[in-house]
Amino acid sequence: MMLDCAHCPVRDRAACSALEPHEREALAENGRLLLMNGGQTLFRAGDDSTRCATLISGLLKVVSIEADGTEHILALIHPAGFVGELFTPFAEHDVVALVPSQLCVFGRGEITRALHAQPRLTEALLRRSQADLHASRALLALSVRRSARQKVAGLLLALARSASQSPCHPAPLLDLPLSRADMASLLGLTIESVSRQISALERDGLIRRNGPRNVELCDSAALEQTAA
Amino acid sequence: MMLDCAHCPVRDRAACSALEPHEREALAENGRLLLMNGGQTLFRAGDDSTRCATLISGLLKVVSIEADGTEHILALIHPAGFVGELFTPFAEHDVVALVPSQLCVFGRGEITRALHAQPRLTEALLRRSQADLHASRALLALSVRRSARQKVAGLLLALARSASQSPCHPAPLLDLPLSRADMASLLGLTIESVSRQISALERDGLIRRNGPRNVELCDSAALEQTAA
DNA sequence: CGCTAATTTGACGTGAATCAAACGGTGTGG
DNA sequence: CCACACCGTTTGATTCACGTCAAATTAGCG
Repeated sequence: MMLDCAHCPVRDRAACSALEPHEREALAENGRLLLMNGGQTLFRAGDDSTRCATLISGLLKVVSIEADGTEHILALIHPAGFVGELFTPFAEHDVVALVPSQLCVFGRGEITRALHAQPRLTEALLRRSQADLHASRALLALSVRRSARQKVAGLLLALARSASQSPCHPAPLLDLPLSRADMASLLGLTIESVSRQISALERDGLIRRNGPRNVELCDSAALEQTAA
Repeated sequence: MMLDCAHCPVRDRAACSALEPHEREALAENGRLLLMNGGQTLFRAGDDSTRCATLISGLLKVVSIEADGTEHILALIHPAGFVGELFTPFAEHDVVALVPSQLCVFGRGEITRALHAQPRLTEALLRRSQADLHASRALLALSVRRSARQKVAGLLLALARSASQSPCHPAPLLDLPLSRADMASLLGLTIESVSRQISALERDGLIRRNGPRNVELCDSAALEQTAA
């Protein structure tokens, strides 16, 4: 499907925003719009890496599957995020849509060509890569040596912040894009532990649930404190 | 102190290796050699980020200090690695030398100028950043939902591999560059747990110790299996 | 040789995993 | 329209690995 950069919701945050309009149009000639349903797989670990993509809307997860078959979520990719290997020949991890998502897909060759033609694009991808690195380290800090309570509170806040328009204040009402299993795999807990902590947070009045996927943050200050 | 790129041990792996010799010389004019002792701090979180550096020899840690004062090691920086913020105004984390180290230090302005003058340098830093991202995700996979035994075995193997010349085969004999406290902070364990696991690995014949910092890998195959 | 800090070892408690069962929505077929 | 099966979620009982607290041992260094 054709791309329409003019109406793209991430046109001034994604990597391609670094390009001049005519350069962006030229790149867009070679890109395609991809629509995915939640649960669909974009890349599979080990596939030869022939495509890259910018996420326009929705949410992706980067998943590592261990030798024993268990899944670990290594990262969430939010709109304006970039996925795909630029330098290694094979995909390192699975990438799966968590909710219905729109992506802007390019062939690896197109990107490589554009990188050499447009140094500003390289710099923009370097910016994104550094941001991904910070996010990965933040997840590391969230996942290691914190109690289950802290992890779940921290995740709810992070999801509420990314659901909100202003990235600082968390949205007060929130549809969780992750199943309990996904939350558990992201935080390094079991499904049962996640469920118990959510129940406990509700019992203590910090949140309220309308159905398992919808959460209301009653006391986000107390949540912040719990997550710390 | 002056730089001597011709004899630099990382001259063909560090980011500056992407430059033509005369470009590299030009950059080297503005760089300085910095010698650090183990324990010395290069950057402190919150400092305004005025410098960047390539590690020539030694080992650095990237440390996050939590609200409660506890330390988490978020990354190890090996020779040829690059540290310093390129885009954010302040340092995100502390960076500390674990062992005596040599660095090649540049002012932030120098680097920014070089990035714009030399697109190949930007691409090289993008490569490094992606490598750091993979390393961070690998640490995440190592740190989350693995037993203390698996974490310690995995760390010993990783250290043995980076001590070895060939990055695949671990060195059979190894001086640990990390204290027990550093290992614990990297793996999200306590000092006591790390110590117990090392003792257990020795009891089971997988390793042998000559002093607390020197380890011999007796059965690296079994170690691999333990780490998996 | 003695001091100090790092490491090791031991005893004990606790928080999350495990095992197991009940509950609740959702879609299907009767 | 209701009965039923299925999947995700919740709740409960029990276990166990790791954290905590405390003490002994060793290493490094003046």
